[in-house]
Amino acid sequence: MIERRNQSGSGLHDPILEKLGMEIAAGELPTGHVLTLDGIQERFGVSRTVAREAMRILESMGLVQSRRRVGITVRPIADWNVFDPKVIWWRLSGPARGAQLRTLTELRIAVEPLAAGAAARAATAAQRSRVVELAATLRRLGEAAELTEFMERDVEFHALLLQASGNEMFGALADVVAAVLRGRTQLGLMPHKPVPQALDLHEAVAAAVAGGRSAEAETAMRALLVEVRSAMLPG
Amino acid sequence: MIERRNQSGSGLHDPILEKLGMEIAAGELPTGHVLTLDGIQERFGVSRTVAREAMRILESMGLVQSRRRVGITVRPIADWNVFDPKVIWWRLSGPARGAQLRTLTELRIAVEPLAAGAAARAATAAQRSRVVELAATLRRLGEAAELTEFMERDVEFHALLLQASGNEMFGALADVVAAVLRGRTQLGLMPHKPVPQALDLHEAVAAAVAGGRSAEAETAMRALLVEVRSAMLPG
DNA sequence: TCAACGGAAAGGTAACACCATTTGCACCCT
DNA sequence: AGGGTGCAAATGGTGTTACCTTTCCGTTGA
Repeated sequence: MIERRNQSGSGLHDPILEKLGMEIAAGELPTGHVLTLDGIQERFGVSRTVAREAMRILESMGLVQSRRRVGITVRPIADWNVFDPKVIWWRLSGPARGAQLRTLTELRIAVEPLAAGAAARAATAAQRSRVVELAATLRRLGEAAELTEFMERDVEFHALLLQASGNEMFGALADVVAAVLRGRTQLGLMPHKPVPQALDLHEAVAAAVAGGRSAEAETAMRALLVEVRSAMLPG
Repeated sequence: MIERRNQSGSGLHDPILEKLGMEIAAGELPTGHVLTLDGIQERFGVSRTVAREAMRILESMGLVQSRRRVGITVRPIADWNVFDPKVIWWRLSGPARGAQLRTLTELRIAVEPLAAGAAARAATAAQRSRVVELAATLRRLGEAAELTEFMERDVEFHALLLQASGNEMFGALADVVAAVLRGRTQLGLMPHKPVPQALDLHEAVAAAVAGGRSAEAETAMRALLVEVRSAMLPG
């Protein structure tokens, strides 16, 4: 399982939100499908209040629309908040997983190079030294083919740079990138052993960030991600 | 007013969601501040159910966390779903407007060039001709200094390319970019008359997309956005 | 120092009145 | 006969109230 880092307060609506969200994201409840509160109550054995609250959340994410007399209608994907971590998670968990990984990878290629460049300008001293340290660790783990541990450090590496960018919208993508990295290894889209070039590029990014060389950090990160994508495509 | 294109079902929680969301986004309710359902009920004169539903939505956006015996606590911005259109809207409406415009502009620089490149590969024939048409219209309106109409066509131009990219995550940013463009003119961050270079670049992007020249579309769009940012920064 | 306890506040259930919208049917005019 | 108009009933979300349960924070007392 991909780790679930949501706070999820164990509430009663959480399971039903999860189930309905997944079914919608998976397309099992297609656009235009109509649910009713009564149906939800009965299906999950909960009170109306709970059913309503779950539905409200779904509605605020754009997955459904609630209208009087007609019920709760599933909306087309164009209306979804596709940046909502829950929605991303649901799509990653369902049959659209491959497509979601592809769109997320494109997003990474767009954002992470700029984030790395910004981090080279904005990172704290602690962050700069940590990123260098992480790159060295990745080198060691990669050459030892310690895949799981490598992935966890890689998650930390990318999250650190996104958060050090000083742009909270970039920082908010850290969890999403973590999900992508974990999902990718889980899907077997990783090479059996990280290619040396990737290790070089991690180190190049780290060195550029540590040295405050913004443009260099950006291009190195871009090269790294393009390499990642090319490794994903053919399978 | 920046146009509000939310569906906002006129419900009774919508006003209270709006008010609380704005107050949190504005920092009037600082991180750690504690609300109670009773307080919300009383303040807005609504029943417990309505207060709870509004709170649930806020919670699903990461703005607050609800805990028994403690109340409803405002969470730090790092936990917010800063890509949620409502959150973006609230931040744009409050004192953080300038900061939000800056982070959004960085996001645009990250995403729109890649989206334009993807659009050059994926756009339909209708979209290709429309983008060329829009660029010509922008030229005409820009030279005539028809600022309002120019902005509306500009919104359409950028939205079209984001949606034509074939990546629904990029497409979902269309509304956000629209808000940025409208907010920017409203803030007076636009030159009195669009600079000729910007008009040239719009046409260059359009021609490259229409001709399927992906790399060219990408670099032209990047140049356009960098120009936009430099126009915003000094004032 | 730590365990027990009281109470505050959210979590959840149930029953109800209300209201908007749709559906369908009756009616009337052409 | 056909079709539009309008009334009425069914349906399903919206909002309110009352009440009980569960969780933990803070205090108190051994």
